[in-house]
Amino acid sequence: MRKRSPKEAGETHALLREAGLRVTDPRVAVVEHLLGQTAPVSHADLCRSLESAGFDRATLYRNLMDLAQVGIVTRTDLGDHVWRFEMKRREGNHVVSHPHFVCSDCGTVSCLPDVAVRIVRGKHAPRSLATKNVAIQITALCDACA
Amino acid sequence: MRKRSPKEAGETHALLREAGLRVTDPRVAVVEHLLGQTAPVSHADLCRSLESAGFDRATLYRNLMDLAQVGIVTRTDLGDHVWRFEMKRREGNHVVSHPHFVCSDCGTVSCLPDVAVRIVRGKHAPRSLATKNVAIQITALCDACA
DNA sequence: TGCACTAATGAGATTGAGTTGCAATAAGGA
DNA sequence: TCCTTATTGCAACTCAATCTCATTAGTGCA
Ligand SMILES: [Mn+2]
Ligand SMILES: [Mn+2]
Ligand SMILES: [Zn+2]
Ligand SMILES: [Zn+2]
Repeated sequence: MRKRSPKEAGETHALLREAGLRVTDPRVAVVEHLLGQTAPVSHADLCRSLESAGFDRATLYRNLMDLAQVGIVTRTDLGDHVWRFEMKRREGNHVVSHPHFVCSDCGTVSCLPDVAVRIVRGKHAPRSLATKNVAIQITALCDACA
Repeated sequence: MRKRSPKEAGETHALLREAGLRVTDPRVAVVEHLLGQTAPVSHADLCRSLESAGFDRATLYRNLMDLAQVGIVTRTDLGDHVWRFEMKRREGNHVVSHPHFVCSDCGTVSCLPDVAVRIVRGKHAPRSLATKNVAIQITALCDACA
């Protein structure tokens, strides 16, 4: 695992405390790991990545759920029946989101931070689609499988 | 269950035979049920709907999988960790698809046949996003929960 | 700095949707 | 009508997700 700077450690500490969560070794490890990822990770992924630290899988599971509960991470199923977790990123004080992509053939998951989606609503579409609070999930063939 | 016309029965029969599947009571019931739905249904939904017919849940399960296998239905997870099945609809001889919607609060699932999605690709987006073979899944608040 | 309170942990047990094995049945072709 | 084998019904199994509970340890406060 990447060594973290004192500044980063302080930020993680503050993040957890502000959410009302205690600062424990497993919890810090989970947050720091998620911060280092560029795609959402599953509980199984996380257990594998932090294996050497010796945390219990139930502990990692509950930390993911707790972090999702307080809104620090998202918990989503990208269409392949696997729960995946990802840090919510902020710009200033509002959360920025991006579409997610899953290859319908090989199953590869990736974030699409540079893809914009314009939704053209029809008569019967939910009104909320006009807002920004919309999560987009795209399934298609990746370049390797196309 | 809705009574089916002789014509509809004949169409279901042909659909199955052309796919290389035998025409059995449970299988016909599954197809006819799916044809009558306006939103994708889960295996549990289907078992409940066809309860009075007394089919075994493994039989219904395998029929859903078989129908997905031969391309008569789709099998997708709309973001809530539930597999759902839906007839593929055709216009002429090509399949038409539509985005799907799940309310992030109440979990309601619905089809958005009248919503168009324009994907604006950035530098690192998969090339396949330029094609039509893309499944779109949207999560937001429904009108009732907003 | 020590104490009390309770959140969090670790190990194990439990749940249930999803899936499979197998013998009996029945659809479809000859 | 008979043969082949896809399909069914039922029970059993799998494994990720979830929970139980005794123990540990983070925090607020004296
Ligand atoms: Mn992402
Ligand atoms: Mn649909
Ligand atoms: Zn792929
Ligand atoms: Zn809703």
